[in-house]
Amino acid sequence: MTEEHNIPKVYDPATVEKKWYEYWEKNRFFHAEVEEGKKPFTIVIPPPNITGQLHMGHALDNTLQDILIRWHRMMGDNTLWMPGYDHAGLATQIKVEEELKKNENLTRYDLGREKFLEKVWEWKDKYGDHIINQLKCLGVSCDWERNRFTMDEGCSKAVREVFVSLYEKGLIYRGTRITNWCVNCNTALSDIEVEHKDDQGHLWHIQYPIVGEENAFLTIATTRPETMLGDTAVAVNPEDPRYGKYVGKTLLLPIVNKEIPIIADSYVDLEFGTGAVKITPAHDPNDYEMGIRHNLESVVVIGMDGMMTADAGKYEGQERYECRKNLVAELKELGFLVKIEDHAHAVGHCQRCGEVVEPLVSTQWFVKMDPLVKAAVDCVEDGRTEFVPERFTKTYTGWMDNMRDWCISRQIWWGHRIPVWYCDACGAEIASRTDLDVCPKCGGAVHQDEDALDTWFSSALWPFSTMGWPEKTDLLKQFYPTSVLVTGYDIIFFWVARMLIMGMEFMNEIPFEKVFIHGLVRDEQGRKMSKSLGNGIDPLEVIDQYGADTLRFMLITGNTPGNDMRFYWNRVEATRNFANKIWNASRFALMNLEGYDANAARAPYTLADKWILSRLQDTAEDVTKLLEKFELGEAGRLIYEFIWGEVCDWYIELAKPRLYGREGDEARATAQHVLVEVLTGSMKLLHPYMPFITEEIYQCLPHEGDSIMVSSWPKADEKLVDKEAETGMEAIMEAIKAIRNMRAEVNVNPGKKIPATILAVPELLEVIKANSAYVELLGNIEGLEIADMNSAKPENAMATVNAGVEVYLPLAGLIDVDKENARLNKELDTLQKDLARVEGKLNNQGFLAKAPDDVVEKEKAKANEFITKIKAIEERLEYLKTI
RNA sequence: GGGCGCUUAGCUCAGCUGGGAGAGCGUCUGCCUUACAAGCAGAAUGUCGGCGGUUCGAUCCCGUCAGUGCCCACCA
Repeated sequence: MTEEHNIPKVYDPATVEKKWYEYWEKNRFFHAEVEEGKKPFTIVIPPPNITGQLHMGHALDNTLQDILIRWHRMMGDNTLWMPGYDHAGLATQIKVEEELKKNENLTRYDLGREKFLEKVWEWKDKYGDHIINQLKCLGVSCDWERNRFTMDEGCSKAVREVFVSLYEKGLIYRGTRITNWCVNCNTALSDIEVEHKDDQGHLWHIQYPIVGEENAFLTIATTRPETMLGDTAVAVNPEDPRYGKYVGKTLLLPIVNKEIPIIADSYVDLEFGTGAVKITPAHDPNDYEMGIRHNLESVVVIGMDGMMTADAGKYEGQERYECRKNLVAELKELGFLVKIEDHAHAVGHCQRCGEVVEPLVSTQWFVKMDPLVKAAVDCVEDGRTEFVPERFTKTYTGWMDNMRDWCISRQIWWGHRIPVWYCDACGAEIASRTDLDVCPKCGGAVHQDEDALDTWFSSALWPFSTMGWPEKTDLLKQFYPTSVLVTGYDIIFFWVARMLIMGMEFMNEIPFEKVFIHGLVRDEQGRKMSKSLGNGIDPLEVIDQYGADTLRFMLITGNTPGNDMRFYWNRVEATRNFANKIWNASRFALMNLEGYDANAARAPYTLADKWILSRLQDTAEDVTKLLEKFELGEAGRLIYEFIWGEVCDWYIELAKPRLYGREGDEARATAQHVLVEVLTGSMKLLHPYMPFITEEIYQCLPHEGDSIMVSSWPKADEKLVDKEAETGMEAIMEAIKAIRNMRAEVNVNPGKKIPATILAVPELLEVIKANSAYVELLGNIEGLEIADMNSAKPENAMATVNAGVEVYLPLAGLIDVDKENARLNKELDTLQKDLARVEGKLNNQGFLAKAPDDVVEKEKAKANEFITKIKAIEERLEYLKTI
């Protein structure tokens, strides 16, 4: 007995996974070099944050990429998966600030810019690789030798080039306007960094006295009463019959006691509120616009820190919501408050910290989007870049259609500093590709802009900055545009759109051919996994307990592209069982491959051999087609069903007698050969999904080459496709199932051998006769009679009628007549219904005239089948009466 | 206010060019059969959300309604 017999019954992923990952890395299987003329396949990783901890979203995203990458590598493409991580400006800065506060009780301002940045780089060195090590546990085959960082020298150079270039084209400009401001993070935000949540708020109705009229008021309605301190007008719609007469008059702003004009503007909705709107140009985007249109004064009453300013009068120094409360109380006391209505409305919150965003006026840098959008939309609309699933195209184009300029400056330190210098002497503003010491115009002293760029600015360049742009590198030449971008629908706007924009602008070429969008991984109750809820499941925990293969396969199967999925532990277990099943099948193979010689003389293929080899070809073809369509889940299901439902449940069982040597050496050699072929093919198909266990098994089986991951992808071999064998085998399997079914029905001891009779139509008679051993083996039959369908039917027997095959078990003493009657009647009932439906079709002239011939033929065949079965069952029922 | 999903077996979900409803888990029955009890063999369970339409034929296409979820949006 050899050592194979000691292979554990339960698969232990831990040791296996570590071993093979090291092996792969050592052999540089992940690495891609430029090879002219070779077909490229490229993916750039969505760079995880250096603040990161691997979560389920990463696990899903990277598994999807790895499946595509491994599949293409096996197909022989020059496959590059470009990895890297993202500096994640604001997110990382916040983390480091928190740490600083905790450890040293200091703020970044205490430290100063330079010292603080040193701290962040320390953080990056310490934690940057953390997430990458976690990704490695997942088994991803990234080209780690090319690992990039958004703030490394090359990427920074690209950022600088893009900024200055856009500046020179007039597409980046500096402007003072109202933007989203987080009073907590103390920085401006872009529109998409503001999350709108429905808040249950109020509509306060406040009356403003009309100047020069006794007891005359205009009542306005507002959701933000505290901003009234900065009101500089009240607007009504010019068409509003209620208020037309007031336009041009003035109101006395309560509490502030300042006169403000009543103006007319068609923006005002007659239906909403009272139809009169207070205008606060400094604190509301619409009011800001209106302020410009009507040349209104802008009074800032809320500061950048969220506290009321000196212009808020006696409310100075109060926090904005504190002020609201106090102000409303005062208005009420003074009799200006008319009423308070409940009012649900969307309120913007900072994506990062959750604080309510304050629209405030400040000077920021913007990218002018209009001129950039067209190319990025065109390439998607004309199909050069395709979204998968297709429906996300609309999400993308819809968003691009009405986009406002992108605010790219952040009042943070960690990130790419804005490459603009201001001359202290002549006031020049210079965007420069190189750092400046003196003003190129006047030689005066310069100082650099204090702000840093939005993190997404550098991410937008990722597909080409990682390949060496702005240099014209060989890498770019071979691997750009990339083949697929894999990411969640939640960052289509943040990232995908901007990469398309920058790619089209700077490469004059799409950044990727496909955008493969996936959904979110939710918890068992369908909730988003989040830190605050504490419902997140750590992928590493799953890997530790069940192995990466299991996690990967579980995440990919049982869901549809683009849809959210739920994480279920029982699905993890089910998948673990699959891995274990594979493990045991290969254990079985190894035990029975003892003495296997690939060159030994072999007996001809048996029916089971031909069938399983044919099914392997079918499966390879189907799986490949599904992968081409990004139907990874369906492809995975097919592989699962083939391995478990066909190889394990049937082929291995049928091959046992030969493998055990009961039919001679040549027969054994053939069974061994087929088993190796089928297992090897199965492992290859499964490898992209479950890289570790498939490698382990591949290495144990007779094989060529150094690794399954660089072996060739199975391609359907026409010579092995054998539909006749499939048909014959199916009939036999049906017969066996019928026998098992009847045995179970009457509780025949599974271990007991019983006789049986099979009657078959001429087309199937030979194949069944030739393979009666299969029926005897798997039906546990002794004394099997096989005869033509027209032969006398056995008496005293249970019967099952299949298409072309009738199976009889002479179980006279065991049959419970009542139960058997019920069973047959039930079957008869469904058959009669089936027949009625089919006959309905066949009697329908429309059907006969319009349905395709093959469909009509199929229906006719069905009808015959049903009729035959019904007849047989009716005979049985007649017969039962005689017992 | 727009846009996009989802509604299929007790639960979670597949079902992709319209032609006899599936899986996993759970439940029930029988098996420690020499690869696997994390297993084997078998069973039960569905007006495929409602209503219309197109079609010879609809879980699938169209319309509509109802639930439900998400995204976008400057009506205070």
